[in-house]
Amino acid sequence: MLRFTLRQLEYALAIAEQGSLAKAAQQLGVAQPSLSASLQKLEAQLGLQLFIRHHAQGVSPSPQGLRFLNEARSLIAHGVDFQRDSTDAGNLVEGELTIGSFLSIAPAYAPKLIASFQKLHPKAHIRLEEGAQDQLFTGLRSGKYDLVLLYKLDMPGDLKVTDLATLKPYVLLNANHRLARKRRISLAELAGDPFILLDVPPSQTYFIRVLEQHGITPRISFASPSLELVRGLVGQGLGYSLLITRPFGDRTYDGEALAIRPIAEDVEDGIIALAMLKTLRPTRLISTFEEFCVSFFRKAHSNRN
Amino acid sequence: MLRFTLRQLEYALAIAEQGSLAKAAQQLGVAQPSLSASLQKLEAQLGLQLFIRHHAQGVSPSPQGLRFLNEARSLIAHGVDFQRDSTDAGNLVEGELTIGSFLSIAPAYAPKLIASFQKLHPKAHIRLEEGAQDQLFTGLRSGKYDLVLLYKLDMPGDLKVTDLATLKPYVLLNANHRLARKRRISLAELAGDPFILLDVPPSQTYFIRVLEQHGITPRISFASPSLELVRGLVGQGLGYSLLITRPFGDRTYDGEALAIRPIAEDVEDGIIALAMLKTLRPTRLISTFEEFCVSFFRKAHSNRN
DNA sequence: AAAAATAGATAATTTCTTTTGATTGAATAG
DNA sequence: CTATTCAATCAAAAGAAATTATCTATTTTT
Repeated sequence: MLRFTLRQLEYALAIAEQGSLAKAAQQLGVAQPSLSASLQKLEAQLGLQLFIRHHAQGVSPSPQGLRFLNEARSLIAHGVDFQRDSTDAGNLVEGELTIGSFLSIAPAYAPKLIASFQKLHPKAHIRLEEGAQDQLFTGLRSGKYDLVLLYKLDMPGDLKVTDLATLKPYVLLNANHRLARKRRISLAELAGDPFILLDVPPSQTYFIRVLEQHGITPRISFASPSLELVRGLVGQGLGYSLLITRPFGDRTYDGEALAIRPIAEDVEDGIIALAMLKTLRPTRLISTFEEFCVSFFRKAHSNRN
Repeated sequence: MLRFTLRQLEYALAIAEQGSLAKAAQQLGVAQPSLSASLQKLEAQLGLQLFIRHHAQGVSPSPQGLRFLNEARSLIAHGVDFQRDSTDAGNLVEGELTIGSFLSIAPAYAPKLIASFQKLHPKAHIRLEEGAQDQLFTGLRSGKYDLVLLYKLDMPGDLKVTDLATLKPYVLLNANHRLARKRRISLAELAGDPFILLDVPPSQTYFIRVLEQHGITPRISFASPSLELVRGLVGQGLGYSLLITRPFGDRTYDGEALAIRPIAEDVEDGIIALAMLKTLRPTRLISTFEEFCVSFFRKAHSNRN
């Protein structure tokens, strides 16, 4: 436990600067006895006499005091820097921001989002991490992430959620599928087909729920957490899939052609959202990024869909 | 004026370390509500939420808090270093010590004195400055010197004086002077001779007082503040002198032979002393040096005299 | 599902520190 | 020798920090 306070040091430095308790008191806007008491206490705590008192002529630092004051000055300077950084941290759009992103959202949106934010706020540095939904939740709660970007599904109550975009799920077919030539595809017509599930929570349950809401119990032929694997399986004609994320292009990794078609029925939307802890007061940087995301997705959305 | 206290930072760091207010309170030996209050106040003052509260599961730093705590740790470390240095400064025989020495004493004693002290206390660094008596006094009062080494003459009342050595003044004659062959010389016999005065305060008045105490009003033919010049003038047979300082050897700079003889009469001693401000509490280093001087001169004195 | 345990927040009280205004005392300057 | 300067001291008041006891929201256990 430290035996002196920053205030004591500030007072001692003011006294040294002014060469007088009375003048230092004026400068600091306190009464002179405060300084007298503070100085005496500091000297007692250190066991070191810092100033020589000249009756009716102020004070001057002792040789020991001079050495002490030089170091004290450096400590106070450190404190001032620290304070500036700390208060800036809450009020400026600067510093680090760590966001967690749902796996399949990250590659589709994060690069452009981060790049354009950094262009606007060059002093902000954004770190990105990908994760499954529950990893994002625990990351938020443990202080790993400031914000997370995810699908608004099964959201716990301790998070504040901001909707960013509404996406319609689509049907993914092999280009040679019997329905591939239709502009829009009814889920009912697919009912008997084998279903290839993107098996990542919470998407997993979402896709099944969409089907069930239209009276379909899917015959799941494959389930994989990898989007590209799902596309590959569909490409090989092993079944159809439902997806939300839309990678650019209509070819699989192994070159098979895919058909991406809207769903004829009215289905539950997938919502991309930004979430943060309700209990965590956002810094200026956090709020700014949040607002930026909203407008970013508004623009992006009007171009697509 | 800084908006946080070192204590607040120490508390925050303990909370971070323990991940719990309750445990941190135990570690610090204070009650838990103290930490709760201190932390809330700190967060309010910074406008920054440092910790995320998990009900019934302690707290964890927010991303902003983590950054803050890292910097806080460095500030506290700086403070700890500073405290160690400062308290050591009063209690260890280490650090700087600035001493002022009367001009003619410095070359005769200071080198050996300082060298042997530094051998004993290698971490102590001693700075030496020479000066006339009144410069030494003002130097002490202004905090320039910790200690001064001088002749105990006309000492002001605000100094604490420690006697180091008692020196008898001696008569300095040209080797061809009519009295040069005597072992000891009576001031009465020199009464008519021209007197060459070492004109440095306070020696100046001391030598004249010694003569006047034996009923002699000296005929001052020359007065110089330079010891070597006085020796040179005596060497040229231009008069006799009284001195206390004894440079090694009996030749002047220009090679003339000198006779150094004790005074037959009983005269007022010259006293070499160490002085410091009565009002300045000595550090360990100062006291140690003071004691060292006493024993140093006791030894040196028993060899000479 | 209910009870016990955990951990932070709050409230009221007490203790400790700091600040203040007024005064005193020492020392210098005119 | 008087007036002034300036730090120290004192008593009183204000402010800050700590304490005990209690409360509330969660978790964990049963």
